[in-house]
Amino acid sequence: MRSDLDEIPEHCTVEVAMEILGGRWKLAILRKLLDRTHRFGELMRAMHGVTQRMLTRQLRELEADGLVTRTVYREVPPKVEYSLTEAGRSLEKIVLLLDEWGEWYLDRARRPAHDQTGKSRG
Amino acid sequence: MRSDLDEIPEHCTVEVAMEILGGRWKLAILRKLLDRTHRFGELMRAMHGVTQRMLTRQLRELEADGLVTRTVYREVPPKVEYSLTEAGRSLEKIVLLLDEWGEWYLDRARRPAHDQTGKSRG
DNA sequence: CGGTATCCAATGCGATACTG
DNA sequence: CAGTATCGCATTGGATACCG
Repeated sequence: MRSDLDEIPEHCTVEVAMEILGGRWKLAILRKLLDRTHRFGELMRAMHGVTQRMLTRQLRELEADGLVTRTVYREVPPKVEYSLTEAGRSLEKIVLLLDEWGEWYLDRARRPAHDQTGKSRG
Repeated sequence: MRSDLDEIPEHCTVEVAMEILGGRWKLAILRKLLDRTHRFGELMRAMHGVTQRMLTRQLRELEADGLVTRTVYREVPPKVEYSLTEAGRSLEKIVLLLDEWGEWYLDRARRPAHDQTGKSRG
């Protein structure tokens, strides 16, 4: 799925971004990690609704795509920390804008739709 | 799919954005429409690889989400134009940033990986 | 604590054929 | 030209159980 990035033509590089960020929990993970490094369990609790399997898979994909670093501490009990790579951090602006937009959209969708032709946000 | 936006908790509004923008062709469509209004066939040719069915579906979803306007001209041969609503245009910055990021990422992934924090993908 | 393995449901998405 | 209908495969994601 992510192995044929080289074949994606120049005129749709947004798709490249979506290939990588399109997973259900990926943006939420990145947003969490923007604040600070998190342990697996912290992310688990923070995302509410994600399963272990899915969180693991999404984290592994982000790691494979070079956006997230996985650090294993061989102690008892085990401890694994996730943080952003430089590439991951390069998404900060986008992630925050998306978050902001989602909030705006939600708020807008909840209104009575009397003023929805005119947007009122910077 | 998009009907339960109200139940998405506050702490992950990025997910709201992804619910709406997550489709395979949606960002590419929005990027095209940022430039100007396009006819169905124009989009079809511009996206290279999309099927009529998928393009139709993605456009209808964008329309349902209030990001795209569909204008039908009852003439022969038929003509349908798609353009952005204000809500759609409010995504301009994000779409352009994503496009830019995808380009940067692609270029980075193609380099010899001498300076990459994350792993290279061949 | 932080995973894997296995099974299963939903749906995203593509191919093809047909239509006003 | 701009769709719709039908089919079917591949991927995504969830539930549950077990493991180092």
